Amino acid sequence: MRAAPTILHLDMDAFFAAAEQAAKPSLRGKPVVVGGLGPRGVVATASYEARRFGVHSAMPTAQARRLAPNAAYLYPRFALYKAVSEQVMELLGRLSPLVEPLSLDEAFVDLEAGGVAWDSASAREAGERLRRDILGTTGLTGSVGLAGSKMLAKIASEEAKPDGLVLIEPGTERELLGPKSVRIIPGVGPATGEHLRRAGMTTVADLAAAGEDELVRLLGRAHGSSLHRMALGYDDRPVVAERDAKSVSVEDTFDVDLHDRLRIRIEVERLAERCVGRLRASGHSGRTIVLKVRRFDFSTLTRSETLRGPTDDLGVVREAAARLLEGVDTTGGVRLLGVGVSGLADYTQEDLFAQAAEAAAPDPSAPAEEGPVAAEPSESEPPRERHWSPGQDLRHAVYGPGWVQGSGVGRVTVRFEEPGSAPGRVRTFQVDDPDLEPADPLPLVPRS
DNA sequence: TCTGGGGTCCTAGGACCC
DNA sequence: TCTGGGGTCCTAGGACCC
Repeated sequence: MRAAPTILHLDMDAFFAAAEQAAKPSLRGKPVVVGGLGPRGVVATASYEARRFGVHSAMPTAQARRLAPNAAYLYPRFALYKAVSEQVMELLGRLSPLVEPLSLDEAFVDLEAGGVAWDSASAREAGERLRRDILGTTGLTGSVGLAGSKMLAKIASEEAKPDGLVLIEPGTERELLGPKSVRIIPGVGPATGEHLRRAGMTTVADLAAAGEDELVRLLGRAHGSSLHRMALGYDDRPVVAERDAKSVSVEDTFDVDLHDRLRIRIEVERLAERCVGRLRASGHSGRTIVLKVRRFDFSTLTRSETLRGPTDDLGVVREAAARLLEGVDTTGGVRLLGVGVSGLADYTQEDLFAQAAEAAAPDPSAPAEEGPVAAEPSESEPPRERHWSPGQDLRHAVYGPGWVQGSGVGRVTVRFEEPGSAPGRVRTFQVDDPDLEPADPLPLVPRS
């Protein structure tokens, strides 16, 4: 807990939805929901206009559609969000070498380490300047929290939302936090909140009064003692710039439960391929292979296997995942499958252990070549109709850049507009119109 | 129309070793 | 033969975050 509020937490406002509104002038001021649009999709981000209808993150999209039937429903475009995120992180990097990203839209910055702030006035000045720079560079708003610790800075940015700045003066934290709900403390979720409520603790002051032993007895060693410290406003965690990845994983929820064992095996193979692709792209190899299965009733299980050494070999990962699947009962149906690799090595090595493991595995290549792949029906499907998803960028040979507003029955509806333009008009085409081409996202703010 | 996808950290029990 | 702790690794599950 430092004496000056020089830890900054930045949180972009309704990030995905705001980026879509910036990219699509006709959506500004309108309810926008970004997330999964399939039968089992959930909301990733709702714009503030959509939140007024009760829509929020993690809500099933079907429920959101009931609450806000007239909102725009868009698939996430991670390439766009990543590009904007890089612009924002670059601005943070100008403030300090100590920047700790938590996600695409959130980060801690140690202003003192950057020499840009040393007291409340200079910290507030740096925070306000940052907000102006972010708006100027990306066209989006972000909220800033400033405090003497990470936890308080995060709480402050939450209080600042949307489009604001809150500074917690060191010394005032206990009176500020005391009356608030335990749920404002990061790390206290629904389960812990309920646990504490049943023990008669609902406010932060209750936690502080409870004493460490009581909280440890209730919640376990690590959680209990860290919660006690947090409740007293005690948080010495440093801002850490580089953190090594610990695992890589991919998973799919299927629109309809899978029952066919063969199909399930094929999907696990595909997931293993995607997982290894990501693993290799990140320059890692790993020792532990994890298979995740969510059944029809939402019960979830994982099975894992640790190799003698790290691998980034597709065959090794695929075979391990297949072996793990053999031990799982899938009767009744499967709604989600996932494959992950953990125990990452910080470098990729030509590794003899994994090759030995592969050689030792029973008939390593056979299952991949046989039945499953050959019998996979999608390989023999007729060429598929071109697919346009809501929100997707495209370009028309005559009308220029636009985005997919909707599609169905062989047609696609396109709105022709771009970040700098006035709201555009809508035209409808055949989905296979040769004048239409998928396009990359345009920058939200024109480069000068 | 019930409940995504990508992560992190913690706990607890058993195996195994000293 | 009986009875020990402590440490590490592995596996499985759960809470939480964005």
